[in-house]
Amino acid sequence: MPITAKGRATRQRIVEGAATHLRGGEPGRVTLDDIRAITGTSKGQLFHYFPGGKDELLLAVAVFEAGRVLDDQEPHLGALTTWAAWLRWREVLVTRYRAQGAHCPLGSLLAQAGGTPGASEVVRTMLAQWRTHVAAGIEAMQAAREVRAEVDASRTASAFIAGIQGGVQVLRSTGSVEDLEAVLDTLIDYLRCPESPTTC
Amino acid sequence: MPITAKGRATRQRIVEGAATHLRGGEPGRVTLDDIRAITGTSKGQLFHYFPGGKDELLLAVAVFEAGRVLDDQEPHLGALTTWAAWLRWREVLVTRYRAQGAHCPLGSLLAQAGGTPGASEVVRTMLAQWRTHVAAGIEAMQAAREVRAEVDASRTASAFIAGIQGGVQVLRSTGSVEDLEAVLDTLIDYLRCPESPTTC
DNA sequence: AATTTTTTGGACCAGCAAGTCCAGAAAGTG
DNA sequence: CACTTTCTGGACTTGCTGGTCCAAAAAATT
Repeated sequence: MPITAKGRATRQRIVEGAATHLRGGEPGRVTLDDIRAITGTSKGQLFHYFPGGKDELLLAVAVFEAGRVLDDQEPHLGALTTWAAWLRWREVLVTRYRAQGAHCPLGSLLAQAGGTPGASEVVRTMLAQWRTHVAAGIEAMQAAREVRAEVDASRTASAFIAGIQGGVQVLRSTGSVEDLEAVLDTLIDYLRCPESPTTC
Repeated sequence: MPITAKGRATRQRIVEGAATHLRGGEPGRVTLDDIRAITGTSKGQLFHYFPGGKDELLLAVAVFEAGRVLDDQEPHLGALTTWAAWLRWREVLVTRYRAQGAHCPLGSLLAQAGGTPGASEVVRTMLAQWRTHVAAGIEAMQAAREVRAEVDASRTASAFIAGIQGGVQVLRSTGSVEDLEAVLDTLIDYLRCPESPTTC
């Protein structure tokens, strides 16, 4: 059962249209009819390309969005080797979420597809990749003697990921990027601190 | 139109029952029928006490839960005056969320009532109170010369709040409290750092 | 051109969940 | 004890939404 080029294009159109809609709209409820209207398709097509129904469709959107999040930062994430690069990365994140406003693409996804088994799996792997990149950046800075060696790169990377997630979530409630900025700046400051904390 | 004691009790029962259910169940969809069954009430009562329907009911639950979150930590939050107190607070948070598992009470609420105008308002005020408490703790430590004076208490408090939120959200996806622990430890370490970071 | 396969459109169905309504029980009040 | 008001139960309505089905259009294949 080969899929023609036209078919592939339609499928793509559905995924991207649904993603855009999910990103911009009320996270609460997105109906198949919405998606149908936006993407200019019919019920038949929706179920033709996603026999698993809504769950399968949302999962595909989640995969698509997860890729987008990482791709967006890839240029910066891959080269966190100087303080300037870290600050640039910080700026990109803040700017992006400021523009995007109160809607974390994955947050919306997780809100609706959180129940399905695959969705959280997607989020999990994305977070893991993200953390790996940040950890590599910290290690690079340690190799350059810009960050003290006692810092646990992996754990601190986890802190960054959690901080970003939380900052974005606060943004969703308050509409302000202040918290995101605060947590990023604080963590970067932590890396820059020349001495280890006194043990208690 | 006075409300009798019995009426007040029923209303309370509805809110608490709904809260418990929301905390434990699938965050996705909670129906009025679920709530009705759990609290042993009827449709008539639900709409008698919450004329605004589901939205009003969920809002009441959100207020209730927000209060619970703060009350739970009040003993610790109110006295962050020694490192030992900070570590105890950290422990309480981690333990609580570990036990509670993958369900942030407010996360679930926000997922369903996120659209309604009042819900995010509730979350916003709760986060603000929370931040105020943490900021007061940081200032107390600064007064005791345990934290260097250059630290911006308010901003760092924001970082804590964002970090906790993010840690919990990661917990919801991955089921692991590691990230929450990492971000709390890192931020506490930051406070303990005896020297300011080198300016770039 | 004939035929097979994929793609598309939309009518239709079934179930569920929010919300309405009203009658009767319980509880205050004079 | 009469009377008013609040409280409770549950049947019923209404609208929406995911999902099914099938026939026709469009491609691909021979």
